[in-house]
Amino acid sequence: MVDKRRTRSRNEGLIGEGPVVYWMQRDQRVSSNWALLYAQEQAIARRVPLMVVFNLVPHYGKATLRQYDFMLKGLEEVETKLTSLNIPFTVLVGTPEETIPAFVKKHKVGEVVVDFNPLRFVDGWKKTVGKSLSVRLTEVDAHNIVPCFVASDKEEFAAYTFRPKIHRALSEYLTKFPTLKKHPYGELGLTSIKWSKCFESIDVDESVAPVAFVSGERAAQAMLKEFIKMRLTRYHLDRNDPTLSGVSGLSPYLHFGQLSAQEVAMRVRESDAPNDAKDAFLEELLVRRELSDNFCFYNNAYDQLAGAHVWAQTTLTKHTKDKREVVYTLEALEQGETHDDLWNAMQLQMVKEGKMHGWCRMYWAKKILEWTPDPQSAIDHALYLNDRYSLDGNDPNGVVGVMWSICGVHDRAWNDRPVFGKVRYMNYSGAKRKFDIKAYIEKYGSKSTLFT
DNA sequence: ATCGGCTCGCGCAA
DNA sequence: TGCGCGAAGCCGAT
Repeated sequence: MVDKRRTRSRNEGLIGEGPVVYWMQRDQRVSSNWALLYAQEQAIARRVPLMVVFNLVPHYGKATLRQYDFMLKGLEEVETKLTSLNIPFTVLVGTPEETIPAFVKKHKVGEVVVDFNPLRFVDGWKKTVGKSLSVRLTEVDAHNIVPCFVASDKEEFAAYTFRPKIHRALSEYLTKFPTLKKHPYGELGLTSIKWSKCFESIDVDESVAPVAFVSGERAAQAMLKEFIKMRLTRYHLDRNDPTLSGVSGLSPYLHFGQLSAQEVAMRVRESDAPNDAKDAFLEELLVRRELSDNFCFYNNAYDQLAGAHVWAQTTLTKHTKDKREVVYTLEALEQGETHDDLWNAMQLQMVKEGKMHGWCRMYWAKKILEWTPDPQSAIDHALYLNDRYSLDGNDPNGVVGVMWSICGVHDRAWNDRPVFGKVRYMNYSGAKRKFDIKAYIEKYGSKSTLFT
């Protein structure tokens, strides 16, 4: 049985007699998916068919062809897996406000199940769709281990206020996933998805090319296996050195929901890596990751200076008039054309590979604050670049990373200094102390393979 | 190389 | 009401 506390109703609709539909959004996987499992459980209890739909919007946040390509390739695998389980899968092209109610009407659907995402434009779809449906819209948090709306009932001040809540709830939610069954009711329609038509329907910037990073549930499982075998043992020692391969590499898979965070947590816990390594990784996977959803869920101004702690807003506003030593345009930043060779290398790595090392994300964003006319422009620029080029862009994790770096979200005050005020400062010599920046710049600092 | 101070406010203990 | 402590740091003193 799926724990009812993972679910909440998003409208006043009533459960009807017809099929159950899972409106897949953020959790684009067949295995270990509480929303899909819940939908099947409801369908079997009512002896009705189960269907899965994905609504493909022509543009999503600031995503480019790079992210769409990764996503659609993952969804092809979803189609194959669902088909073998007698669960029809459909991609609806258009806006969900129109497509979902029409689909529900056409198929006389009795209940719509949807996964959870705190980003405001996604939540807006659910509000509108929920209102126009006469049947129930049930939301299941399939992304977080402890459901976001259960973990805390307010915006958390920092990781230390959130951590005990997560750890206390963990044993109740870290439960084994039931197996998705071959669905016993209904028959598959014969129309398979025309994926080339899906690609044609999107309207995004195609100049940001797809990257050589294999998409899908199978690739995600392989990466998880490799991480646990090769890198987890030294995770606590190597993760903050961008010249080493110390990080998990799971972020794109977690972002698109091709991998379940809960499954990752359980596999890491049962591995025989040292406890220090496991603790360091689980801190990031459980506490920081889920804290990002908490921030975006409870803070309406999650991408604005107004969303920061009051002390941070005060100090940054006070320092907005400070003279910047150098100011770069968004274009100069995007091209990696600053005076800072380390920063340029980080930017170019993201442009080329679609990813940026965790430690670099902080340094990178803080420099944008230093080099832009005001904090809100810095937030906008950092999110623009991250959401365009990173495979895991357009995600609460990226939002909080930028907000932590630029306006001290979940952080505390430090020494007062120009431009930054009391927001934690980072600089080039700090990076030098920490890792071999020369090796890093040699590896990523060249523009030779760019824009060819 | 190592250490303390910087600075804010939450949340628990008393 | 007091007090400990926090996501990755910096800087100057020793």
